[in-house]
Amino acid sequence: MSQPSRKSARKQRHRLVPGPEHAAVFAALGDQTRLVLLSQLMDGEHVSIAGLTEGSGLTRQAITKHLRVLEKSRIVRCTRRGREQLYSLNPKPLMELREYLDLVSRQWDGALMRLKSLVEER
Amino acid sequence: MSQPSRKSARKQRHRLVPGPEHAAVFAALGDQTRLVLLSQLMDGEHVSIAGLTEGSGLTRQAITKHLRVLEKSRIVRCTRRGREQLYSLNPKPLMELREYLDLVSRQWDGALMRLKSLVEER
DNA sequence: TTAACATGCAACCAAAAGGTTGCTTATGGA
DNA sequence: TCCATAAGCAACCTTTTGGTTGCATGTTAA
Repeated sequence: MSQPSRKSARKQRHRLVPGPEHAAVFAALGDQTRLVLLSQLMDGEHVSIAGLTEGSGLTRQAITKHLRVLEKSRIVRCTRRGREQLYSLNPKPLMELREYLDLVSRQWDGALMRLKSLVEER
Repeated sequence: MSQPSRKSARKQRHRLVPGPEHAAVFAALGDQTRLVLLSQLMDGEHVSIAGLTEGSGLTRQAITKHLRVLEKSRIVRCTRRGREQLYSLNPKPLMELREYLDLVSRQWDGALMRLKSLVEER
């Protein structure tokens, strides 16, 4: 009864929709400098731009741009205190990303059973 | 005894080193088109380039380029069968990525306790 | 009030990314 | 054998990205 043609079946099944927001967050994390910034923020609570620039070997403006990228995908927030701009982390987006990866993994648990023959590692 | 100067303390503590490979994988996932490709591969086992191109609205060559990006960061593998090139997923890199995000989360569980006052969501 | 500090803004630049077109090569099937 | 199909390669184009320099602005602290 109404069996979909084999050709389009692949596209039909409960596909997990990635969504551009996911891509945006991934992209924001897809840069070594920004990952380092995150790791700095991770144990630094609220840090100023100048503070983040310090050991980077880059210009303050470069760091600023990177921070803006992180800010645009909500990974990072900032509040102003006096003359300085303090940045801190926002867990939400990365949490969601991890959820996405979990979904992928789950999807794979199934797929991997099916493959198995060719997988052979690496 | 030997208390490190407050200034450098932030950089000292067990910082989780991101590493360029992480950035590379994140970057590879930082594109809507490629995420869609992945989702296609997720339920399609082994799919040819032409097959992946089909509903994309892009050129075969564009898709090829994207696949090469995914291939370079090991997210995807391909084997040749006759005249077609069959692509399939490689779970490893994404697994590692999830581990990384888990690390981050754990790191945060600590950091969040410390923040708490400003967090207020969003 | 003034000098030093923390940022913001804009212009500019080189390299990388995302796509396209056109042409060649290799395979499989009728 | 010959044609249609699957893919590779190269050149080219436009936009984005990662970075810089120079100058203007707001804040502190002396």
